[in-house]
Amino acid sequence: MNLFSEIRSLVTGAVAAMTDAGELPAGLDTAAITVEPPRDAAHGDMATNAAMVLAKPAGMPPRAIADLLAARLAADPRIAGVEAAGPGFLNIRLQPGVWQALVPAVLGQGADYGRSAIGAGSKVNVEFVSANPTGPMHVGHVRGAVVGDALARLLAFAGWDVTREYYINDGGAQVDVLARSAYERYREAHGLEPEIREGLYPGDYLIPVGEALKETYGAAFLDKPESEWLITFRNFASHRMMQMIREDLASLGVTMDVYSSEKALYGTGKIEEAIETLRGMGLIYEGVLEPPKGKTLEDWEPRQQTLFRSTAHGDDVDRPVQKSDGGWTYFAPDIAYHYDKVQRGFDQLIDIFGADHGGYVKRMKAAVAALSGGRVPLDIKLIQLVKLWKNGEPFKMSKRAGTFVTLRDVVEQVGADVTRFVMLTRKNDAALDFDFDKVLEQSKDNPVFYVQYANARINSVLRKAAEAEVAVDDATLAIADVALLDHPAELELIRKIAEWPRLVEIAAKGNEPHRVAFYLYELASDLHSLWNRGNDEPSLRFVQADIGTTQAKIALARAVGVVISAGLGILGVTPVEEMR
RNA sequence: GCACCCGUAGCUCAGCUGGAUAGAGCGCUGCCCUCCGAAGGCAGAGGCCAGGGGUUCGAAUCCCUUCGGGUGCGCCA
Repeated sequence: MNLFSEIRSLVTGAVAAMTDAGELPAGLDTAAITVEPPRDAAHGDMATNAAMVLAKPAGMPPRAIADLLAARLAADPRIAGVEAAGPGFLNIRLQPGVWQALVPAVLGQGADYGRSAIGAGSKVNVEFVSANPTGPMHVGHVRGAVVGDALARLLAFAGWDVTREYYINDGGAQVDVLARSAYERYREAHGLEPEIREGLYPGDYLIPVGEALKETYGAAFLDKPESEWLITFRNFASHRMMQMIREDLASLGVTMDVYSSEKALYGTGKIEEAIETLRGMGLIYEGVLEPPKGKTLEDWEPRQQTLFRSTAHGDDVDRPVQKSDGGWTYFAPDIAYHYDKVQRGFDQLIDIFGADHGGYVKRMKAAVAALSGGRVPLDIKLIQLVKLWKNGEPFKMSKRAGTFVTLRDVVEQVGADVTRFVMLTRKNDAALDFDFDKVLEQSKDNPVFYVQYANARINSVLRKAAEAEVAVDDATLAIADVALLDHPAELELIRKIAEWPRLVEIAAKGNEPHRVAFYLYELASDLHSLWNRGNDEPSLRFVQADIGTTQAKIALARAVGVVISAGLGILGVTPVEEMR
């Protein structure tokens, strides 16, 4: 039920009929034809660029095509009027009944209204968070977690087969640091003085890990050389950290489908296989990199390394995959991991990275392009910083000062719903201000509140009607006489509802969940506007003396509520029934 | 030095992948509560879309370039 795509079909159908009738040459490409809501309401309900798009390939002036097309469109019973305007736009007005019929259609589809099939069941993997398993999640991770999860929900709603995945960076040196840090806490649990040297993780969250180690291994590793306990402690501690991270994510409402381990790639031949595959393509070679110009690197010396020819796929320089000691660089397991995702049959990969990893994008895309033979697109979303504010002042985080804000802190202070919504009020590549006070403010400039308030008002009016003994269940509302919804303000609200399926498709195609949040704000605004017009024009109030009229108006309100719930669902936010 | 992201109203930001006279919130000015929730709504002022070229029927959007801000740049992930 997407009115815009329905009318677009009408337009392309009319173009085909014109071709058959010899009014247009055969073989025209209609892909670029759009049907959109016009920016200016004076331009009707919908506008199409068909005549302008076809003018050049058809070798005809746009206005000539527009006039012919207008005549054909006007014959459709859904169309109230068509006129050519501007450089060749066709402005289309629909019969009010077409708009009104949308209300029962929305109520009939309920939560499925707006669901799309454009994903066509295509398999997409969304990798996000992927924080090192060395400590609790902090605010820096929250935005990536929310954006990734909302994107996954959005894509699923638009017809993709979505897998949410977390890549555990448990293969590098930082998990050894974790193990040594945990060892000190283990000693502490035995009553010894811990030596938290520079470079170890000082956080209190390792104290219970130390105690758990004592419980499990007793005193067996006290005063033993590192070589005897490192692997054991590393596994134990990183496992515990991942448990904590899963709980953190769960408190935000985020659940992963797959956790992949970097460590698990070692020793299985996976890395070797990926590199050999690239070598078979002639993309691996031994060479020496030039030092970066304009940047002074002390102790730079030319070094023979094993390099990936990423420049063959758009990168700026080739990248090393092996260290001079023969070990893999961090890039090598990442290549293997993405190769694994390709081999698991995904049609599309999405990575959510912090903006500080921007320099990594080209090489990763190059690797995926090479290993998938160009078949699997990789989209990398960079998440910009979140700036924290408190009491109108920037809130600076410091590990040492103990003002380190964890995901838990945020969720406990403002709640998961508010956190999630606010994190989606900017596009991913723009920095975002998060003010602990403002996000809880109950006012119009707080979009979370504003949208929830709209939903609460809808529920309020439903309760009101029910108290007046008016049946307002969806089945009854769906057969209300919607022809009574003939006021321009009501039709305008319906038009906004009609945009929802279109918005879902646009947002999903661009991997841009923030669009949903902005749309919801606009929809809420339109509802508030209509609501308040009831102050001056009593005939616009939702509850009327006449039951039939009341049901028609409440059907409209309810349809808005359906869309708000669906939209909030994509954001992972629970709609509220009532403001307190 | 190179690469990527960003530059839109006084401030914070949208702008439907190239469409018509560029939008919203805050702030400012003026209105609206015997009225379903005023925790709101309506109206007004405010713009060289950083600057300059180009592509075409048409550019905030695509390309080139300059300026300004951020991020990153070989054995750390």
